[in-house]
Amino acid sequence: MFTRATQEAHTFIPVRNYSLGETLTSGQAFRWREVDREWEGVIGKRWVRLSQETGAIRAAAFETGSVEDWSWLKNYLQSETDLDRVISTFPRDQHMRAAISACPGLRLLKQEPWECLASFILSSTKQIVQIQQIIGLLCERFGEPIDTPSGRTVHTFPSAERVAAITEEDLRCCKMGFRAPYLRASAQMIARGDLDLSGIARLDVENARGELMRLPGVGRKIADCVLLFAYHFQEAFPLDVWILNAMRHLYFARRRPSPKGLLKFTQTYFGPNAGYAQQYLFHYMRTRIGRAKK
DNA sequence: ATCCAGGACCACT
DNA sequence: AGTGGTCATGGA
Repeated sequence: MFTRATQEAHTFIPVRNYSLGETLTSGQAFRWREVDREWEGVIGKRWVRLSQETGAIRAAAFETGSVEDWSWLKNYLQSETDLDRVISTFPRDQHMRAAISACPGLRLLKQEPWECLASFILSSTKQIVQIQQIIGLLCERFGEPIDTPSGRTVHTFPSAERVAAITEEDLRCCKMGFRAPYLRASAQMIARGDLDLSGIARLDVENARGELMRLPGVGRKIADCVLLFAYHFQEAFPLDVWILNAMRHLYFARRRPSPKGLLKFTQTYFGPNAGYAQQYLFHYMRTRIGRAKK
């Protein structure tokens, strides 16, 4: 009986103006961890290690068979997106300028829809470190094990079918609290085929958002996260507490426009890549401004 | 100890 | 169409 060798494959992905660190810590993906100046994570069924070089990202993947086609990784990293062209569409006010210069090379990843959706269902009123912890527990307990070169075992993100079969009690053991029934019921709708995640890519943004919001635990904000981070609807603009405070603080100097009014403002003001601009503001506020909000 | 976190949902006006 | 309370858990 032959077992196909599991082996580590390497490549260099040429990049320009790309910061792995800013990108992987900006609150869009939650499974990356920094180990000795390298980044380790799981994409689909592959364990991956990335590191920043000048002009390239060095990548190692660990899987059965040989790896010759790296398009799955380039697609995830969006390494071929012309970031300068995206940024050129941002408004040129002082706050955007500050955010852009504070987070050079920050990118939007292109994530798998189910993992992205489930992750953000688990994100509500949680800090990013806690979201990472919850997702880590969920994967460790219910994902499929993957070998790594170091001998450490990591796990895939459990599929919708798998999550649908987990009891609410077992989900709550992953510390997700009141989000457990939301995650479970959403997984069941997807597993049953009541909602087709792959079909959402073909819809216009309003219908795509409407589809996602049929899922329990998915409102406007989480839907916009999935629209932006998994489907790349560039006009999706996740309006969370950080962005809300940023907008009020930076653009509306303590007048207090309603969230609805703010959303309308963002759609015209931030241009065709509003969601991308939002990610810069979010990361900028969260890492550089910190408590200076309000 | 008190407040708050990449919210959604329900019951109220 | 807009408010307020509630949900679970752990940082700050």
